[in-house]
Amino acid sequence: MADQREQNEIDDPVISIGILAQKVGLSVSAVRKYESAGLLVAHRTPSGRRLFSHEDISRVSNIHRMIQDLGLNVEGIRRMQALLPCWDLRPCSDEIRDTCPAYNDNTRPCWMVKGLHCAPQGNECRQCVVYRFGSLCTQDIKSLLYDQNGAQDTGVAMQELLQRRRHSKEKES
DNA sequence: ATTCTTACA
DNA sequence: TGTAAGAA
Repeated sequence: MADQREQNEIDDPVISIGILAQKVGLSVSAVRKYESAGLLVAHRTPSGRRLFSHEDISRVSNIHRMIQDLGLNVEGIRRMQALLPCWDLRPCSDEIRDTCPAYNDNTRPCWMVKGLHCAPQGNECRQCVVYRFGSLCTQDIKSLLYDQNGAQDTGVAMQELLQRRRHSKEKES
């Protein structure tokens, strides 16, 4: 039917770690390592199995590329992602921001920090704009963050994120 | 059969 | 980075 949920959204977790590893060309243990290093947030089934989305395929591919082609390492990538302006992509009050352990940590991305106002359960980071934005900031964070044209070839999802950000900027002025 | 964690080379 | 054990 027309109203029936089309199989999968880009971000819902339907892929096992084995399939993901196969698609990206990595070993399963390497994927687990990315996750434990904080580069990935895996969805867990009730039984504890990891599930990934189609968006995660590009995320992991990009990580792989940064390591293989650009010479970055896992540490460097995490620190790069730790600098994403979460307070801007997902606005919070000055009060909360200034006392936020994620805002005051420049070595770990916010999704690695527990007990945040924006993630009380800690399980919703996969859906968060900050986490998803970071997944595509491979070649050039600056253009994605600050240049509207930077979103042109990075897909619909990122364009939406940038638009949302633009609108919140307009409200300020 | 596949994946989990932990440990080890 | 990869492999192995033992459980689920």
